[in-house]
Amino acid sequence: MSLRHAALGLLADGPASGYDLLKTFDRSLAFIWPATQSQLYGELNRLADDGLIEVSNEGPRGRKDYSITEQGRAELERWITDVEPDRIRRNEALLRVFFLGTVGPAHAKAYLEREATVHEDLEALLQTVERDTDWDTSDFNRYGHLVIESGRRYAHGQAQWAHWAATQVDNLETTEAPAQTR
Amino acid sequence: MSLRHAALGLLADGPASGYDLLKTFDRSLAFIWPATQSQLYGELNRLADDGLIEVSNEGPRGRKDYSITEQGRAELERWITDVEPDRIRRNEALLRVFFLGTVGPAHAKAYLEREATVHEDLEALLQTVERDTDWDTSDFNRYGHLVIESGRRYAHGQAQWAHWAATQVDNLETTEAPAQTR
DNA sequence: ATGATCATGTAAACTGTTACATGATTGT
DNA sequence: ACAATCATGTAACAGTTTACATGATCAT
Repeated sequence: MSLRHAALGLLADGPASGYDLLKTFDRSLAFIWPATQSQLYGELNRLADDGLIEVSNEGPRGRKDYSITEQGRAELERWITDVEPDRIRRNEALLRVFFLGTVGPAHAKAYLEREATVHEDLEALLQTVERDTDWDTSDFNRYGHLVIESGRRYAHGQAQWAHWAATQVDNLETTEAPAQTR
Repeated sequence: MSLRHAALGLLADGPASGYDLLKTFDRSLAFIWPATQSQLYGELNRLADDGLIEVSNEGPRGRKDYSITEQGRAELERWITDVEPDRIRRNEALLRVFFLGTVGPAHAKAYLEREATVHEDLEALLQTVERDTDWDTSDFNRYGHLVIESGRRYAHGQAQWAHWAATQVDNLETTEAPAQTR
């Protein structure tokens, strides 16, 4: 139920409509917690039903600005300080690495070098974002900057790892056990 | 649909039952692609229906050993070499960092130091696994070793980041804009 | 007037989690 | 005999994605 708290967290920084939040999601939370329009609108209605946010303004085209309530603020704080984060991490790109033995050394190396490139590109992108953003405009942005830095380091580390892993492939394949038992 | 290919990939290394695969999941893929018993048994039946695996042996207690078929091997290779991996990464612990401005500097620092500890513990665990495992027994293990190394580096990097981020909190909070507009 | 953008919603399909259910076999 | 483990399956629920649907308002 993290989307719920993500929306709550964004509204803690100031009132916004679903449409606004969606853009914020795409700009800032997208790499950490993507959300679709469909999902977000549904969650906002549920949050409002539960009294954690409320419609503070209605605008043209059916626009609804939501504000966080006291109850919502309390719930957000509780979530951050008292609830142990879910540590589940799914990574499809790494999952494939387990199975690189089935495609042969050339494909395996190509796969790993591609991973290196992808992460180098990501690092470059995050560096640009880091440089071109004014981080000192809100708590959300100030702390968001820390998250971007985490991502940058991650991308850098993965790229380095992938290059290294590619050099290991020949080792792995020549060390291969004499007869495959299957 | 990665669970499907994860199961296929494990069976590429040799025949196994759902029960066996579940143990392998828990031991090796758990941190990258966790699966529940319920999910796995269902997927195996679907894979068999689609001809990507087949029941190669039936044992006591209704045990069914599955083997990968030629068609299954082809699909696995196609997936690894031709299908661009899904890059979606969800990370609840990092999501919370965006919202640390709402809980005050003391809680924020405590949160980040706890993240550091969690990742140091993870690094230590992976180091132990790395040391105590005989990696040279199958392609799956050899390439799995590369994944463990990736995880170890990740854990190390995240721990370092978290310590650094904790030192930044006071900076962020003192730089705070004069009057919060809300 | 009309195309772009703003703005929200619903339905179906799919994926993943939790809980329940059942029973066979093995080791002590 | 009985506890532990082996072994598979189903059902209900929660979360996510994709596609469809609708219409208002704004700028040119």
